Amino acid sequence: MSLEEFNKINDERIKLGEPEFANPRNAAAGTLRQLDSTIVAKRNLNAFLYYYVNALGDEIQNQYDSLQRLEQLKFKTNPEYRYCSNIAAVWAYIQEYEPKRHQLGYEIDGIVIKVNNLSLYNRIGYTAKNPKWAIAYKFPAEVVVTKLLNIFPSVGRTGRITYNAVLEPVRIAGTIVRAATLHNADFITERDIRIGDDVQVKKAGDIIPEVINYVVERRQQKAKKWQEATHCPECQSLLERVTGEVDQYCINSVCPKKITRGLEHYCSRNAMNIEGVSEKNIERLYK
DNA sequence: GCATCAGTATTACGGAGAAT
DNA sequence: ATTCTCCGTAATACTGATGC
Repeated sequence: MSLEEFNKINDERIKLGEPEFANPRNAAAGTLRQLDSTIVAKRNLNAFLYYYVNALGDEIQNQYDSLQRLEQLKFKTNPEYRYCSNIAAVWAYIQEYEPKRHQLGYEIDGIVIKVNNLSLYNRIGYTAKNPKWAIAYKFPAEVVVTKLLNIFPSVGRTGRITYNAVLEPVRIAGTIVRAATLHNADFITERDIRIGDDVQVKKAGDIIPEVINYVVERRQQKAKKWQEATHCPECQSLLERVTGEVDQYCINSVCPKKITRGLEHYCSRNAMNIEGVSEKNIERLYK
């Protein structure tokens, strides 16, 4: 969704008294979830094509030529692509491109670098999630300072304890962030993060809010050292931590939170509603 | 035998539309 | 008006495989 389109839609939504969209990314994601295609059509979504599936079958040997072929076929491609003969050229391109980022008319978070020679793709291969012949360079994320209001532990279905940060709400990269993960007790104590601190926060990959560290110059004298939880926040049973391991666990097998989290997991894994879980399976999960 | 890589599980977030 | 659910995506921990 271009910034022009995004602003146009929001102007209209203001006129109609509707809440504004927060950012183009989520507005586009929401548009794709619309069941009414006439609304989707009005939103003017757009796309560049980057990958020509049948390139080798069409006797195209490399990525650069496949983009040119897509253009011949009248598909929209990104006019900014460039061939780089080595990594130094790639780096120079990134340096040159970054200042132009805000003149593009649409938001980007980085640049994709691809191997040009298509016949190498199979040899280079894939991990479970990603091709190994392409990688994204991500621009540094926006860092914002806000106040850490509280730290509280939560317990998941396995009993693992995760610590969460409650933050003074702050706008980062187009969303209001109120909370962020602090992972585990070691993460917090290693950085000596304390409640009441001003902390640096960013969104990893422009999505996941993350506390980076506290701001040393703004530490208050009265700020007390943070203490890790000793008992489960749900059932108050004593937490266990295996020597040499990082995570604390609630080992109470009938901890209510563990059971409900377990049910949630079971349901989402099997794409069912809570109501659809049979009594037998609930018993099994309970055990 | 150690270091690194890869894969999986878990947990996490906010915004969006849909459902209640 | 509120709650539910989906979506995309990252960090961390741990385990097993692979490479040197």
